[in-house]
Amino acid sequence: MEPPNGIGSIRALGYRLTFQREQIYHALERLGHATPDQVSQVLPETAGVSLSTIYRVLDLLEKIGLVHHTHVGHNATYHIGGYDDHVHLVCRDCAVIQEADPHLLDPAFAAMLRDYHFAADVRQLVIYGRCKECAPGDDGADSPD
Amino acid sequence: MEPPNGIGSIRALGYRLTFQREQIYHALERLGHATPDQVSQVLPETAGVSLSTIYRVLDLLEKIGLVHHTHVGHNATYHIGGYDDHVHLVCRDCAVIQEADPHLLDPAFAAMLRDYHFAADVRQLVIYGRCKECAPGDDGADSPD
DNA sequence: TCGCAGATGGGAACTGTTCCCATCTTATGG
DNA sequence: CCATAAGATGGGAACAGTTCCCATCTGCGA
Repeated sequence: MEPPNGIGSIRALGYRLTFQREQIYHALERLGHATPDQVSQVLPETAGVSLSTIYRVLDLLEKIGLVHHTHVGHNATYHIGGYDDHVHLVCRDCAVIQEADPHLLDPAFAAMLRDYHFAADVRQLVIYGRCKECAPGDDGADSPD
Repeated sequence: MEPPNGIGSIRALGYRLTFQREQIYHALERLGHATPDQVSQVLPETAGVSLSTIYRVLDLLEKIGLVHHTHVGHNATYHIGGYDDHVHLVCRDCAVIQEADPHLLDPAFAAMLRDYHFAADVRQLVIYGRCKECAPGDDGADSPD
């Protein structure tokens, strides 16, 4: 659905291709998942992209479908791609974000539509829990927070 | 697991039962789901509970398991009870929060544990989507955002 | 009733995000 | 190749939600 040039397609949509927009897009590509602040931090001095611009550009990129964002805890977290939907699994211990196949939730979402008439949107979904590395042994100890 | 007196059990845990703690707890009981700010707004003048205290008390109540919170968009949203787990269904149009049976997700969560070794925590789960009232007709029109 | 550990009020400080506007840049037409 | 105008950026002010600090106050055990 996206041309392989990613950010390049911005021109076809009537937006200008600026240095900053490229930098931000590519930074996000490298990071995978990142908050606006994290994007800011990985941009080299030479880029000199202001935070305002990062917010503005990420917003624009989302509007045109090149990126998506979800709220992880207190922060907006962006990632490339609006097409390859995935669920975010956020480890509450190490904060690492994994991506999971959204189809795992199809039955649950179907049940929600049936039982509650609620049309869930998988693209916004963030699931908190504990990843493999942070899990206690298989003795299933539970120590919430 | 909870004595029926709710906030009363705070004494047994070594915390003082203050006027403010009662007010906050009961406000949350009435509201169902509420942000600290919403709690503040429903407390009568006579209560005069400062926002600092509301944050502090909600935090305490969560620590001792009387309430739970999740992040809905940009806001921390609290609700009574750590025992009757439920999933939050947040309508992105009208912002109403429904509660759904968490067992709907058991199969999906089991699959996540199996496929990703990720132990999901249903108590933190917030699902965005569109509720019955805000849904377009059954022609399934999709207008994201 | 007294005393003190613990709780509160309220305002300062902090963080993430949005807004504003003067300045600068991209893309177009000459 | 340059001028131009619409569009984009920088940076700081403004905002909202939340945390922190400390002087003052209060619940509750002695």
